[in-house]
Amino acid sequence: MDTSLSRDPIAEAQRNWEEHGWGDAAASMAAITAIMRTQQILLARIETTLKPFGLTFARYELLALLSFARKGSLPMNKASALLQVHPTSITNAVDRLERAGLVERSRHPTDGRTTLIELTAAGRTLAKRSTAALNAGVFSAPGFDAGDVDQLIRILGAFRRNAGDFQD
Amino acid sequence: MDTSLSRDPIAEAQRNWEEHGWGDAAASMAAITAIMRTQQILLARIETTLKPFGLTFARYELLALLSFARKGSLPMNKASALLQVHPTSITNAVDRLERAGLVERSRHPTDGRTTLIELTAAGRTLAKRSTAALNAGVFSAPGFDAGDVDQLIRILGAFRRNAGDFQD
DNA sequence: TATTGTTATACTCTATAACTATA
DNA sequence: TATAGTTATAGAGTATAACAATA
Repeated sequence: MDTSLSRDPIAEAQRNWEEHGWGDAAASMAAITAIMRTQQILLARIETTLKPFGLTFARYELLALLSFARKGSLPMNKASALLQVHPTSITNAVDRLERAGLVERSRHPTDGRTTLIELTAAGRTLAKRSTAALNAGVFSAPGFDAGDVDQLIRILGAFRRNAGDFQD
Repeated sequence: MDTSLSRDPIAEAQRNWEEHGWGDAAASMAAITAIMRTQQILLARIETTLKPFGLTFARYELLALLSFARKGSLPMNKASALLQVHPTSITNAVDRLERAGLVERSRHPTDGRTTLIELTAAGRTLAKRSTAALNAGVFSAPGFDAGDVDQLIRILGAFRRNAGDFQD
């Protein structure tokens, strides 16, 4: 399942788009397809790095989020909003993390409807170790050219703001 | 499940990374997380646009690929290589497209091992109509700032080449 | 012996709808 | 009446392993 092509299939698709009279959308199509493919490559690296820790990316993200929470705990719906995933995805992730002894649920002291999530000691340790592994194995040298990382942050930040991800 | 935050959660994560002594990896982490989120936003738009046609993005990609094939047909393994997905994913997609009457399987004339995929008339029509819908609804105005689309194509092209996606 | 494709199986994440409990 | 979370259920994509057929 690892195949290196002689030519860039996305550049070829862009040419096809132009040939078929969709020149106005061809460049965007190519950029969007490239984002899809880049995400696929990066996700595969991340999941490979996290596998020894028994974590998926979705569960790692929740663990990392909790490790930065000021109070040490976070309501479920806050986690759902910050990670931009469906509440049922949080329920699912917490179920598995709890079964693994990495997080614990507790009642909110004043609002009986909300459930708080909290890292256990084991969860805090694993968050640190897996973050170190990701930084060393993926983030510290992802393979972007010099200066491109800042460009990406700027470009995708503007896109996400336009898409309504956040104000400000 | 649509929540707009007051602040950018990725920028906040980047600050957290820096505060915890991972400054060398913080920017890349932010860029990669932004790619993940951007992909999620774009995929949701694409799937919404394709839903009326009974297509998912994976199946649309196969349909579009076939519509550009010179000979009108493509071996399964060629499709797997070009779309960079596992052979079983192609089998699965072709199964469903075939059941929907959009593609047909046939034997390769000289190599009995390989299966050719071919668009039916209905498949060719649907490929055109769904492509027009995607171009109108997603690709023609995705929400990137002027000039950023070309930057993205350049940056992600370099990344994919570095990752071994293609030579040249 | 290598390649192509299928099958069976399993595991992700995601989403909708119905429901309980609380505000 | 609205909100928070869970449950059940369904569907998607992806992957591994075993296998059949062909080269």
